[in-house]
Amino acid sequence: MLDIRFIRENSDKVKNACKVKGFEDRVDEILKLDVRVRELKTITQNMTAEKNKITREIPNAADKSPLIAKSKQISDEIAADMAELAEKEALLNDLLHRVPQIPDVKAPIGPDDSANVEVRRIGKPKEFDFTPRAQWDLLDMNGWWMPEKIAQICGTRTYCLIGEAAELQLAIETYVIQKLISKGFRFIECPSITKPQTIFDAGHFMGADLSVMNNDVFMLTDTDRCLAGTAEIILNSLHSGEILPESALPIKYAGFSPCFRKEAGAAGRDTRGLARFHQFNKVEQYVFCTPEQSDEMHEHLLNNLCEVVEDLELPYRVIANSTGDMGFNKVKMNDVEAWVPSENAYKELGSCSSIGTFQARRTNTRYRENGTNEVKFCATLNNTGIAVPRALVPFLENHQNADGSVNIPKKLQALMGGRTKIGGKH
RNA sequence: GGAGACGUGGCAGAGCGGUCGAAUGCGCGCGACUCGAAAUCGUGUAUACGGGCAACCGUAUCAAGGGUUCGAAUCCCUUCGUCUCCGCCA
Repeated sequence: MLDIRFIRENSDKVKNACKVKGFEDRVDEILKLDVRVRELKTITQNMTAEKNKITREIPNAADKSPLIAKSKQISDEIAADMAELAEKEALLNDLLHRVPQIPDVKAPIGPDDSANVEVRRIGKPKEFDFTPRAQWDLLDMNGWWMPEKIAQICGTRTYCLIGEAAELQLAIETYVIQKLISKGFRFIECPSITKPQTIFDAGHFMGADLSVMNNDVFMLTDTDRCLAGTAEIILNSLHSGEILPESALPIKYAGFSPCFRKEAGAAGRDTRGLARFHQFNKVEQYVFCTPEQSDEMHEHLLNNLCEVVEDLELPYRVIANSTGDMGFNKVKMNDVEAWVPSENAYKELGSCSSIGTFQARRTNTRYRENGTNEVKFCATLNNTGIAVPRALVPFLENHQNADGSVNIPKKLQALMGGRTKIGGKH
């Protein structure tokens, strides 16, 4: 959420953010409510002050009863104002949770992903001297999965990897985790079961009513818990309510967890192969820093993902996502997409996002500034480290040989027991 | 799942209906002493919101929410969390 004072003083900027991000503009409503809420606060606080004064006189008063009566009278007088205040504050709070984050001035403006801009392209799509197979054919011919069987056992949008492919998935995860550790990230394995409020605090959903998440989040029946869609959600709340010393920033986490998504809005999409499941593993980069450090951290996180993709020897490109595509809570966002030969297209591998102080306001995560001792909200950022099995799609296809075997990039070979390729007829 | 104990400031720990935003100790900041440091002494040390140009004033917060009361850290209820024992179990 944004600071109400910021909204008061920059209503034009906020209105514009609603417009370019495609969210309903309720700023005027907010400003009107804000005025009334402050009026009511002033009135009720002054009355309460008077009441408190009388109350303090009671113990030493010779005749207590008139003071008690007066105190009761004041309570009755402010009751209506207090009720209105509570109601208006709840309303204001809900509306404030519907105001989107202000996008970066440099973000491409547009209604959806059609307005995204390619920032850079690294590597060239590989030329094959045979017709490259699609990921699912490679998985089939190597016996690396059993899609029909698993769908029967566990339902659609679940998967299993078998044999060398399963080893490969684990190796990639380990590789990325080790890489991030070497770059100063603290490795943390996150729970997948969490409370709805925790998910809400990550700021992907609007308003104060948690039920808006029901379409996207797996709720656990007869409990107050749900399944987290990403480690980001847990990491975001890791310092909630704390005031960190500025000297501790930036704090960098490499979170690993299984991720759970309903994918209700993606019915019929990506049903074949390894692209989209209800459950997948992800290594997540997450940073708490000062707002001043945020842009530098954004580049850092983005470069880490690019490095991973380069280590995996995949052709890729970096996208600047448009205002309409970046979502509710983001300042800026860069997708990293890898080349998928069978689709003749670049497909998303991960997403680097600057959130500004938006999440930190929801979790009340702050820091004390050096020198001034001022307490300020932290900025947060997140980026994918690697998401498997999705990353295996370009991996398998780009590294395939004519016999169906798959080459292992140099940097990964040690974690694959020194093998240079897997599968095929060998 | 059963039984019990408990949640107070950065930490430790008093308080158990008014004088408590909260003793005391530790930590930390500043100052004095010192060539410097340690020790010692003095002094300061939460956050949010509202009002004010400001100094400052007010309101709220002792896990969270609700209740009793003129008045709640203190009494009652609910929820969340922590610890101990038993049971069960990767």
